[in-house]
Amino acid sequence: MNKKYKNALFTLQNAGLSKTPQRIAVLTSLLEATTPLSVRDISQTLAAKARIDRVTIYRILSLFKQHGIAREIASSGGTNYFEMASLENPVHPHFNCRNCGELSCMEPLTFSQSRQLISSQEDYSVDHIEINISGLCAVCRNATKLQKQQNKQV
Amino acid sequence: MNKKYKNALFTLQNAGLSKTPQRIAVLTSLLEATTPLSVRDISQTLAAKARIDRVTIYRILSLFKQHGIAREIASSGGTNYFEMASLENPVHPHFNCRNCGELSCMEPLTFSQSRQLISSQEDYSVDHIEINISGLCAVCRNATKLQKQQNKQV
DNA sequence: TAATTGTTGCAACTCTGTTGCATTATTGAT
DNA sequence: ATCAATAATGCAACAGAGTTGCAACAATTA
Ligand SMILES: [Mn+2]
Ligand SMILES: [Mn+2]
Ligand SMILES: [Zn+2]
Ligand SMILES: [Zn+2]
Repeated sequence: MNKKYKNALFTLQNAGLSKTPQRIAVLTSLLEATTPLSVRDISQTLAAKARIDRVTIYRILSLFKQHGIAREIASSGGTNYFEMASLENPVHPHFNCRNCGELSCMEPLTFSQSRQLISSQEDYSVDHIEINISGLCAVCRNATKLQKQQNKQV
Repeated sequence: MNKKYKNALFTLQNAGLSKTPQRIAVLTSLLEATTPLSVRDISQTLAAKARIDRVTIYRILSLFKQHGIAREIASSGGTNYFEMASLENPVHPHFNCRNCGELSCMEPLTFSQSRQLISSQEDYSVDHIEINISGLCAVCRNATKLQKQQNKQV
């Protein structure tokens, strides 16, 4: 509890972000979570302690993403989830249950390893595996390069 | 053109689905597409020929998914995309440009292979790689099993 | 033809996520 | 500690994706 709180304070300090109660609360939620959280999850978790507007949560998570503190996970349900991003918690696959909707973290294996692992466990039933890579496509990458060059010339 | 239309007819026939103009139109769109399409994409594409309600498109795509004809791809933008699913077009990674939003298909490689391929091409800039696996978690799998057993006993 | 069944279109709705703006809190200097 | 400058929050209103109920319509079958 208190340890997570201190961790939250340190993380904000380290990123040069102001330590508002809202940011500390959201960060503490992410640190305490065992699965990725949706904005709704965070909102409900924090509702007991303080009433933080969901817009604020969105803005805080967006900020955390920009600073590499948190990472966003898309789900086909339309809701996005967030989890802590760090060297100790590298990018990894997630398992999304079609029935209860739970999103859980998996070991950071490769695609084929994950598939093998999952099929070897009788308990799971895999419908679909998806790899999504995001970044800049060739066109946009070049456009950005050109812009930078032009800015230098001006 | 006509070839895609015939392919659409055959696919519906093969799945035992009635060949309505709306289903043929949506299926033809998917067959002609070079990238996964959103409901909005399909709606706009078909707007010239016929006015199909977006609810109908949702229902048709949901049906296609159930019959393994189409596959859904989640994107962090909140919009989901659809593409043909078949043995010739197996599950594969997708690249989502953060700038122009385009979603393009990648070769069906493993996670690590995709990462290597992408980093070896100067043009691309990768922000984030994500693997999402969906299906039934251990709890729901067991619950389903129990239900089936109980149904047999009744 | 008439009854049955399945499909579509429309309206209304829920939910996620975003934006503009006024209010309030944090920070850093005095 | 006080104050001004700046940053963050809350509120309201909004846009867009996706869903549901229901009536109208189309296809099938008797
Ligand atoms: Mn995770
Ligand atoms: Mn694809
Ligand atoms: Zn489950
Ligand atoms: Zn692009």
